Amino acid sequence: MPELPEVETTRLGLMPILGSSVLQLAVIQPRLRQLVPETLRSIIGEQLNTLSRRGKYLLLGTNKGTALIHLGMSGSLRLTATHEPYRKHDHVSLILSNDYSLRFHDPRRFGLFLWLEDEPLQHPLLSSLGPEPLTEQFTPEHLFSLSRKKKSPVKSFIMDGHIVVGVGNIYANEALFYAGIHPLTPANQLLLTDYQRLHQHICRILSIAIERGGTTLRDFVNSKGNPGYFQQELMVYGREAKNCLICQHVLELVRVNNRSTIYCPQCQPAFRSF
DNA sequence: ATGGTGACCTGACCGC
DNA sequence: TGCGGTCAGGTCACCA
Repeated sequence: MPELPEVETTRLGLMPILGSSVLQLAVIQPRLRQLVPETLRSIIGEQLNTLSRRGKYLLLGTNKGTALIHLGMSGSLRLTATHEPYRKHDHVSLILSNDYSLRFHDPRRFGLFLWLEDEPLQHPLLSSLGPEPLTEQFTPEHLFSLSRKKKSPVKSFIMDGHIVVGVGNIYANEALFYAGIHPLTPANQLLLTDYQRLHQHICRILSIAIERGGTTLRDFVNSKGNPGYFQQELMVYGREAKNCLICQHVLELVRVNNRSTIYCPQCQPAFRSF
């Protein structure tokens, strides 16, 4: 489910929990990619001081440690009234001092809910991540220089969290379309000017998607249970066999790293040999 | 080192 | 109505 804009939307909606304390912890269903109920108990009694984001990870900070949360493909965090019954696939509930509960819900269980006592950014899951796309650490030159030895498709390249974080399947498709780059182009065949366009559109699309509250295709909801609206502006994702909104050519589908990839053969020509 | 594939899960949808 | 197949917003371990 969530790419960077959806995680950021979730984070912004949860800011009201800051300053409250965790009265109780309920681990309803611990089976996730990673969740250790025993260590998580350390959060009980702690005040929630900070809520930050690194890539698609959320970091809920206290004086004693940090809860590291990833929503996987289908996860969501919601603020509910404490007396509200659990829903199927609720995994964790933090009962807060302000009469609300923070519920972690994840049907596919690819998410993660961990307690870290050490510096969270040093954790192996975070320490090798690439730059945040909406910071000055992320530049066209960064993409260009890291791509010189990469023969893999440019779409895989920009979706690799070690290159840049937060660009998932939807926004990779969209950015490549706007940049006029065929998704299968080997990353090392693109020029600096190509990466300048790609960089510009990655930043622009992610920013707009955050403004729209993210993209809801099936089940993304923000912390209040409401959908996002960026899906109304998608140019290629989910539009296989429909007409390109720019040139009317039929959009085509190809699988890149087992992920559906939609592109316009006319706007994103395969002009180099591959 | 790099790149491709399968694995992890459940639910929705489609065709028969 | 039910069954089997396919697909889904992410990431990682494992191979060649």
